[in-house]
Amino acid sequence: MRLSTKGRYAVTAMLDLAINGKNGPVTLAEISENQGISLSYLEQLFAALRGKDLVRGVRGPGGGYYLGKSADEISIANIICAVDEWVEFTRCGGRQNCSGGARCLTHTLWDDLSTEIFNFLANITLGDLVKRNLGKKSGEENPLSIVANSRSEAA
Amino acid sequence: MRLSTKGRYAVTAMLDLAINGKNGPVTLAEISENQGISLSYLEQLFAALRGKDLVRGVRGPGGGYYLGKSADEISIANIICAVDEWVEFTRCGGRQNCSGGARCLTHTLWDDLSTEIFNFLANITLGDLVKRNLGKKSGEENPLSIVANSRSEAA
DNA sequence: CTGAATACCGAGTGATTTAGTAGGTAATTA
DNA sequence: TAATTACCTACTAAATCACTCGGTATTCAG
Repeated sequence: MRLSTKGRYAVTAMLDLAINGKNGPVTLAEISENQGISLSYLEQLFAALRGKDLVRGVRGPGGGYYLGKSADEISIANIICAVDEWVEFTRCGGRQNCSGGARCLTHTLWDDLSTEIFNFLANITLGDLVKRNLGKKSGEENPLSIVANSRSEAA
Repeated sequence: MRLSTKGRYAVTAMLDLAINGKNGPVTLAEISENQGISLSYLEQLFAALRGKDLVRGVRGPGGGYYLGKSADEISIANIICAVDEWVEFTRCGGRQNCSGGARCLTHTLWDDLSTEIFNFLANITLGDLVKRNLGKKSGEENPLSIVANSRSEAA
């Protein structure tokens, strides 16, 4: 799992799409304008997102992008994995010559943690984020309850 | 928040230190050997960790590194933030000229999500990882319960 | 049919990051 | 005194980031 600025751009763009794509497709030019991301970079990101069926493009005037599925079916992990290759970290993958077992232990620990982080992000959907925040008053105190529910529901 | 391979190296090294540093300091040479990370790269990482008081170095023969505080007081977020600069993502920080409010909304959403991810990692300590897994039988099924408890306790 | 709008595609690029090498100095112990 | 270790700075090849440029394909409006 890798969470870089590239993943952020993708998540932000997808959020923009989820919010503004309710009625009709959204052009990359609009997202570029709204989010301050260069058009060509967006094209690269959306090529990856399209490959995972997270978005669907429509050409020609009046065209743009739709979400590939319901916002409730798209998790943050889906988005990040689409644009940020999943890197396998453990070196002793499979046939390991681990010195004394200590190496394998830490690798197991990291692996468990890594899985846990992934599951965490996999349980947050675009729909969660959009719904909770649109229904929130602007001065409200506790934005972090966004995820708490979807977590306990899905876990 | 940024979760790159650099952060993984740091977390893995800290796990090694937490496990092997129970009686006496651990040298970077040992960690390098155990985890397959180059010595000089470890030095760079530990310089950052030392700057945040997450580790404490002892020079001379028989020297090495100790954890800077109890493993229960060191969160994964602490480690990652020490080596992987916290990057501020929102472009319209403070004085924003957001077009139509849509931009600010997505930025707020991302910001909330980002904070949530951070809190998640801030609630997992080195001690959690080590304790739960050392007490685990090797063939056990559910490694992901590691975090569930520490989360509900700390939240 | 023509032209514009839009997605789609690939090559290239400077800046940054990654992960590492090299070559030291400072402190401590045997 | 010599070995061991942390500590420090500079450098580097490779990868990644975020972006530019110059296209092609498809579709709609006139």
